[in-house]
Amino acid sequence: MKMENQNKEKKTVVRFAPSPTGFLHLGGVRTALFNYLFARQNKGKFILRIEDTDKERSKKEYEEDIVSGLKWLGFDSDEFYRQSERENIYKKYLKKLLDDGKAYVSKESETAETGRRTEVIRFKNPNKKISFSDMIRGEIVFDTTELKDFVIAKSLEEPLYHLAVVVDDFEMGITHIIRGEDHISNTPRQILIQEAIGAPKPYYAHIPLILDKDRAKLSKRKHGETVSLSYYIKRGYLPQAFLNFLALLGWNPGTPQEIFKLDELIRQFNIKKIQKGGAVFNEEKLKWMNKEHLKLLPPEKIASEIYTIVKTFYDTDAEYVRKLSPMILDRISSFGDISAIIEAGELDFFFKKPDYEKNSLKWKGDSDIRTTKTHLEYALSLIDKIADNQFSVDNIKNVLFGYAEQKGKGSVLWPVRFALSGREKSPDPFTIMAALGKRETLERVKIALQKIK
RNA sequence: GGCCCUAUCGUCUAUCGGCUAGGACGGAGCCUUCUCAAGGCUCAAAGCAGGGUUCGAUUCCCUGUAGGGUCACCA
Repeated sequence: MKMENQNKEKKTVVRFAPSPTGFLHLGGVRTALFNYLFARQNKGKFILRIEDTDKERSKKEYEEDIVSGLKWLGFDSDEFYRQSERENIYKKYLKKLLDDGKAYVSKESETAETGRRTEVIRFKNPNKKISFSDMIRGEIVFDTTELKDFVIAKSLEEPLYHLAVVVDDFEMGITHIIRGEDHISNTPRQILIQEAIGAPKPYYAHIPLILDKDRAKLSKRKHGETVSLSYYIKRGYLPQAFLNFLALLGWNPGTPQEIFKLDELIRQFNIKKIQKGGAVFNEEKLKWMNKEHLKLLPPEKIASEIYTIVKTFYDTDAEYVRKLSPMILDRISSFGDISAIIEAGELDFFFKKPDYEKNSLKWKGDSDIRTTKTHLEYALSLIDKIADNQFSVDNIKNVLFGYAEQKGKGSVLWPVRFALSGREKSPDPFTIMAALGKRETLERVKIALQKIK
């Protein structure tokens, strides 16, 4: 109750604060997502802050990867900052801390290691018990004594993480800190600094980690590129599906609904219902979810996406691929699968005449290929009677199905389908015929008949 | 190891103390079907253990166990 009253007065401000020392990864995406949903649902601000105080490890290409990843996801930030451009601000606070005697310049014993300073700025630890209420986990208590006088800056110009974070969160008016569970143990240090600079305590929400199959935190070291968002972008997943999947990894609406559009997530998201335990990332479910979102797309959009991929393999035109697209859609769970099925040869016969052994034409239930020949000849005559402009799946089926039922469906349809596709597994013959058109269909059946002689 | 967090089907999860423990993914089977894909139906599959509290615990408390996170002049 108290929380809600305070929120009425203060506009919600959250931030996603990645460090550009690696590509945007799954955990980061989900942290960004929860921050974004929370900001939008509270009509608040979503700030993107690049935490690049570590000059050695921060790289521009990583920052670009993060920014473009967020753009792909559709997370527009209201403000953008780079910590490397705010050193004068940290310096001001550092000086104040020094002047107030809350921090001090510490002479370090000489270590032969390179890069170690002889002087750093340490925070004077008041050695007290710190407690904070986490929106997801409830009360968490720490004794900060064990933290000792921790280092907050290498020098006045070189602040370290804890100092920069606290100063920025204060300066930017962050009301809610939503971040990964791995930051829980950082929280007491940061609260100590907050108290020292007179900053208010924001609300904290530590979200559970995304785990691998072994229930360990996803790491680049162990899993390579599969932890990067770009990997999933490359595999052809839809941003809306990816978001939906990540949102449900650790959160659920309490209803059976699983497929959400972004605006529904914004409306229904409830930070208090976030799970406490870590969740294992399961790509199988992502695939299923992507397919569900695929089916939600307008047919024209699907057709054009499929066309852009198919045309890199075959010399074809958009209109033809459009006819094929419902059939292709049935066989993929992401646009990335299209190349895979093409490479497996599953679509070849739509673009060139098939090559096969004549014996393959014979239905397994028939003993004599002359039966096959008879059926093909009759089918040919039936197909030939259909007018060019009537060559649709339904019409073809109507014309052919009676004969097939009379003579045995397998006995008739298998040879026809094989003559068209040259494959044991393929879409049904009517669909193939309608796609190929009458002329090509007739040609292929005639070729089959020539093979049999 | 210290500190902190967590604990329901293989996985994601529902359950405001009453449960024949529900749903989804994946799996199996069946239906549809010339084959494949898609689709439909059905089934298998879980409360970490031991103590409390309670008429009653998956739900609340304690202990143990297990898993995870974190212990930088990284973030």
